[in-house]
Amino acid sequence: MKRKITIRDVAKKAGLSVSTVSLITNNKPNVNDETRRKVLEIIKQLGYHAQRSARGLASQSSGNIGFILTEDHFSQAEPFYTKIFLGTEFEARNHNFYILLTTVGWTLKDHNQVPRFLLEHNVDGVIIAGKIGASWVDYIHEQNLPLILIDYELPRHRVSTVGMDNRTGIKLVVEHLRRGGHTKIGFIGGDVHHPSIAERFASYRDTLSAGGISIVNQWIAVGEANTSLSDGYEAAKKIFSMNGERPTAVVCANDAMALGCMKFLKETGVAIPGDVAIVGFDNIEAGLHVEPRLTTVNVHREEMGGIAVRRLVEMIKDQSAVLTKTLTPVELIVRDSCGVKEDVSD
Amino acid sequence: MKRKITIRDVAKKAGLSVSTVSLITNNKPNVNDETRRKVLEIIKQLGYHAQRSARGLASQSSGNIGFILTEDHFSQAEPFYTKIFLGTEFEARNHNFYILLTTVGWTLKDHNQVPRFLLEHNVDGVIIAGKIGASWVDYIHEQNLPLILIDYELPRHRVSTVGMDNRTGIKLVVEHLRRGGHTKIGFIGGDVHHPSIAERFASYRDTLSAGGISIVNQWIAVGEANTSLSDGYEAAKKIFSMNGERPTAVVCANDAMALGCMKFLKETGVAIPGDVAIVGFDNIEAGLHVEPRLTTVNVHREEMGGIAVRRLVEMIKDQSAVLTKTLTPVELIVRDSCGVKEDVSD
DNA sequence: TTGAAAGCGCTAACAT
DNA sequence: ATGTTAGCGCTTTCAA
Repeated sequence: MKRKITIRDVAKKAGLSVSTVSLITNNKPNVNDETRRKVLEIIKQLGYHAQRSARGLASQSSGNIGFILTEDHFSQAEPFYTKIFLGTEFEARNHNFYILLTTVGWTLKDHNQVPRFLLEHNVDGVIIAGKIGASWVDYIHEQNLPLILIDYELPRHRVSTVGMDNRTGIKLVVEHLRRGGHTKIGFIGGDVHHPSIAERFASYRDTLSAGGISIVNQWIAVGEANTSLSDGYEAAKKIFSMNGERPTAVVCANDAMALGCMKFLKETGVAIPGDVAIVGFDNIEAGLHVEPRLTTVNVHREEMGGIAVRRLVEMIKDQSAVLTKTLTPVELIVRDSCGVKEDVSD
Repeated sequence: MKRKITIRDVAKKAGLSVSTVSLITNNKPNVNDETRRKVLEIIKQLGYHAQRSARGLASQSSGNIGFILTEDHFSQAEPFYTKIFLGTEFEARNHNFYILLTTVGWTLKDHNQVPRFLLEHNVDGVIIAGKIGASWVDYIHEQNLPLILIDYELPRHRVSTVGMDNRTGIKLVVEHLRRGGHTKIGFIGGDVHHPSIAERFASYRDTLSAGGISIVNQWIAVGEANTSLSDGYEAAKKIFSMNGERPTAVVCANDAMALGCMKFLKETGVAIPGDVAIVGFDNIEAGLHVEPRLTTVNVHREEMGGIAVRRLVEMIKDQSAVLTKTLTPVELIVRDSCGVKEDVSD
């Protein structure tokens, strides 16, 4: 087994000191162009690559980014957060970082639940995706580590976030239904304490108002504990078991609940979209396989992860970087469950 | 910002040398029990944790495991390999390893496609999931790195693998159909060069033969380039566009192709399972949402990842560990697409 | 623009 | 059972 190539091998072969070679491998200035060229050539010849742990020890940096997910997000069947993770992984490569993923409990109770990569100083910054207890954000701030939140924010915390344009998404949905002639539009929201859900709900109300459509409280189901398929099912049951007039369309705050809503309506013999139009949000895979195929709002999950990494790397390289909130765009995907074709003219 | 706690802080406070502390943090023998207890106590008090990069440099080990996926597996909608990855992540924590994930092209062409974690000696072992070019396996062997393959194997290579019990899975499927009265059973295989698919195909033939059911070549579609939904669609078209007798059941080598097959049959007005029973393999999420719900074979993806990590850690700690091939069990999941209820008696 | 040298925090021989 | 010490391979002053 042949010995590993070190910086000293390169220096020796180039007839230079290791410090000059180090300057070059780190793209630092103040090196003669010709020297740089020559050393780069030798590095290539020798197949030299600086060893991560040596570099880490000397520079007190790990070259890693920590990615934290709560356990329930982690084990979800629908790969929403997985896609975000893959986005971070991909972008991290462009910046020569590795992603270390771990899951944690909802809230930081005692200190031996702290991810090992934090204890061992093995990350230079952290990304957290999804709703999580504020104690985690506090802890990471205490460690003086750069932090980005994806698809979540905390009101009283100064922290950079990457989210999606929830308001525009719902606006597109409601306006599309309205163009299709709908004026009786309900809403299934689930956990409105989640900032994204809250925004979607607010946008639903705003867009109805702006369009002169009245908001009927009986057609609104919010406040379920969660935002899963079964929550959507229960919400639909609530709305459609009422006496009196029924909505002709229901906007759901995400696809999972939309699927649950459809399940209930199918079971009770309500035709979709004939009797009731359904629209979701998130564009999950399952929406493509259901009958009728679900109209929804597409979210760029990978891109959200990618942007989070770019922001985080900026913060790592320049600790004075300012707080940012980035919104990724969304777009309406018209399929069959809303009964309104894209080309309806107004 | 308070200084980081180092092993010297612990040693000083304990009135001992750093080497004794090191012995203790590494769970080495030859330390007085009382000393150990005392130092552990101090470590806890101080909140000390050995820094990964320092440890790595001194011991020439990274504490990381590399996870390699081909680009096409990585970007698949269905999170088959993602689930495997999550399984490795989870198990890695139990052994104090981190997982570094990366994707590569199908085959190793030139050396600047080599994952950075290999170049920088930043992993102690490698897991590869799914079909991949043999050049990658060769390269990793050259680096003298422990390696495990998941859901793949290479005939002429000495390498440990973790797979699933494909033969038993198909056997269960075929026997179940037979108990339901089926004797005209087709097969859609796709890329039979993949070892798992090849095993499933072989088991289909073997089980038919063993049950005295004749194998009809017109009902078998194998050799498509891939194993995706559209391959299943094309395969179904091939089988059901023939003149002559048709099968009353089709065994598909995976769920994706089963879904494609169902799509074709639905479009051509064939009732499932009334006219033709369909069974898949893998138990992907989408099989639950299709109408009728897909009967399939469940595969423990997370467990496969977990086992791979355990094997790999054994190899890392004991380079003389023997070659192993581990099969994870599978089970038949009877749903609606096969028209045969679980309790059919024979 | 380059070199010399002092660590970074830990492990592992070797000595005691 | 514990201590001494020499690195691991790199970055980073500081000096030349």
